[in-house]
Amino acid sequence: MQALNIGQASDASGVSAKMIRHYESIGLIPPAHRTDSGYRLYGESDVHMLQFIRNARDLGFSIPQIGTLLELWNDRGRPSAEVKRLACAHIDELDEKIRGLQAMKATLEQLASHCHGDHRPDCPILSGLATPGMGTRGLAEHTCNG
Amino acid sequence: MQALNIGQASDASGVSAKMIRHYESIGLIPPAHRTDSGYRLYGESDVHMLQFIRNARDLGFSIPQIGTLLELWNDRGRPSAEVKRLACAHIDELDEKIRGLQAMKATLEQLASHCHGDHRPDCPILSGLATPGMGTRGLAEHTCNG
DNA sequence: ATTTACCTTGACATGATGGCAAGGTCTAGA
DNA sequence: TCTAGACCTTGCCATCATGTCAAGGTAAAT
Repeated sequence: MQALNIGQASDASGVSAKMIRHYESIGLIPPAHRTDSGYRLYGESDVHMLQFIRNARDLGFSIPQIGTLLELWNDRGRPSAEVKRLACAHIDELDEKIRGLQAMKATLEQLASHCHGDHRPDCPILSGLATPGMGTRGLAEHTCNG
Repeated sequence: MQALNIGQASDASGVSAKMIRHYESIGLIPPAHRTDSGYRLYGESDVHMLQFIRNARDLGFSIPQIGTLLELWNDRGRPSAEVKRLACAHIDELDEKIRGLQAMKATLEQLASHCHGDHRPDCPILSGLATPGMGTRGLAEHTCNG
């Protein structure tokens, strides 16, 4: 029951077979054991590690960051502060991305709020896009959805 | 004064020379006129178009979307509603990305909030990452920054 | 004439992932 | 035992927007 091939490990972990091979090739995970015929074999702890990776990816960690997390995970004596620092740094990264997207959205909403959006060709959105430097400005209510 | 080479057009528009060539190669912009020796030449309206593209990129529009916007921009008779629809659809896309990132952030904050973050090795963040399915859940106050 | 700054094309890299192709393997059924 | 189908292997190409680097041609200033 505990020797899975790559497809089964993929199903069990939620990481595609393709990506499992990829992670192995870039050294994120150690080379899998093989059958005589070359098939990769995975045990319980391997699947556990793949789930870990899957979760970290879902939370937006990059591969290098996950590499560090895996090291920490495998290092039973590490101080938890180190992990927390990494997590908090990532939270800050996420926050920065969020703010960037929110700024984009706000600018676009401002443009949209000035566009009557009917059959007439006059359109402040296009005019705004044609205005030099209109990519990092603006704030207003919009008129798309509630 | 109105025939710029690619470097000048780049400076004037804020689009790198590399990307100007790229946009030409993928057909986003028409092929530039050339000097006898093969240098690309750009006029005022070309620079204007490049600025338009630059703004749209800054607002997170994809190249195909920008292609559509350029068509609309060049179509003096189009109804503004069409532009507005595109813009609003993009706002929705941005919103979805924002929500995704916020969900990641919330989960991570929850994990971090349970981690004492000191010298001890016990760490709920790593335990959480090792938990199957912990990539799309969670909500709590965090302990990183105010 | 030489230097310097710019242009040309083309190839390769990123990061994470998908797809395809050609070939080997395992398993179940006839 | 043979075979079909599902699965595995490796390896290459594609995405998306952008950067870098290289080899070579050109323009302008010294």
